[in-house]
Amino acid sequence: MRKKSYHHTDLKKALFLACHRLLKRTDPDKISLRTLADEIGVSHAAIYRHFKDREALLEVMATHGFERLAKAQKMALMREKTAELGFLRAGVAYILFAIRNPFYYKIMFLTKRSNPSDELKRSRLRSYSILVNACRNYLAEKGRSNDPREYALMAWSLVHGYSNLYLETGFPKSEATALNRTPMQFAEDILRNMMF
Amino acid sequence: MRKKSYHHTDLKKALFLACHRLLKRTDPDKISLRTLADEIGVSHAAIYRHFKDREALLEVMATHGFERLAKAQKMALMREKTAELGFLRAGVAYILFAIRNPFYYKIMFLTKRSNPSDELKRSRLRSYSILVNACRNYLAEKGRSNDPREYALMAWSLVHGYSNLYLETGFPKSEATALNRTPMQFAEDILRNMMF
DNA sequence: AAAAAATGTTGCCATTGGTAACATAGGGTT
DNA sequence: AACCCTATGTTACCAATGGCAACATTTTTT
Repeated sequence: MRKKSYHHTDLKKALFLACHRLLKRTDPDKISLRTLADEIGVSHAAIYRHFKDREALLEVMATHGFERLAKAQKMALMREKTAELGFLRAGVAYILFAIRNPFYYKIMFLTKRSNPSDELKRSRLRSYSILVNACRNYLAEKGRSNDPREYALMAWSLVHGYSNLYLETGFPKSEATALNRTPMQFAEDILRNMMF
Repeated sequence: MRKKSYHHTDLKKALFLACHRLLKRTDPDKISLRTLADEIGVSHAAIYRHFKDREALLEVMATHGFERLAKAQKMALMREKTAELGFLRAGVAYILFAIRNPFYYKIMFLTKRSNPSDELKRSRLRSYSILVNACRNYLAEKGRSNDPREYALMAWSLVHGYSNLYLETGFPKSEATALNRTPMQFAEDILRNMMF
């Protein structure tokens, strides 16, 4: 249509989408507001009408990342009959999300470490709650009396660590192939090993 | 003395030390070659006589970080009599190192993800070997037949994930206090929970 | 002592995040 | 319809940064 009107209809959303697209193949550190603006065909300063600064934009993306992750985990949980299997599949889904969306994943855990926005904190907490709940159900199903919050943090540490090691060092990948397994099979084995 | 000679005696080491000092309180992303050069009282371009670029300097720091970590783990291992306790203490030492040296830790796992130098790869591998060995001993002591490499990667994932979650989200801290424990006690509980 | 290599310095450039001043469009209010 | 006000974009600029090139000064080799 080539509106070419002075005012973009919904620049905020356009920025979000452009950033979303870029995050599929670009490290967040390498995404500049300038290239982002160019991508849309708008001046770089226009961005500041919609986001306070670079961090604010990245935070929105991080929040969206947590929502996507939560959705993936919910799907995995619901697909299975038993709490045990659901818990396992959710863990696998977590790692899968990280591996498939490395730059999203990076942005989710590396932005605004010092003072994150309330929105981001909420989305993080929602994601965590899903996990704690899954743990509670799993532990109940097994008749265990472990504290679900402690168990949840253990499970989260495990999958988060595996994901990070995979993205940062590549060890999980090389070790898995050395043991004739795919990284995801390997991850599943490790998760099973942790479970009762 | 104020030599004030044109040539610094050992600028490379001075840069290393200055960076080391800065890493105690500064995020690596925020360390600029300029401020680093100022700190020493040398022009910013001089750095390039000793390091190819910024990344090269950070890689050296990362390598040193892995050496320090490896040393801490070795100490923890040796201090204990049984392989089981040694393994546990080494895990705790890992987390302690991460929490006490957040910026070093960050630099160790976030530099040159794509193509790290051989030196860095070696130091990473050395650190990993210590862990695999500790696992082997622990598993032997327990009479278990688990693959030590798989077990090592599980343990590493756990402590790495806990460390990262601590530094990135603060959840381990808040959950620990919610359960009336210190983050390190909490970490130990989780580690014990994972072990046989 | 002369040549060569090593190491520092100054000056420059492109990129980037960010701000300010100005321009234009769109939505009420009259 | 004419008006103003505000939201939204634009251009022009700034300071900081990583990096390079050309030049300066030592130190080492021959």
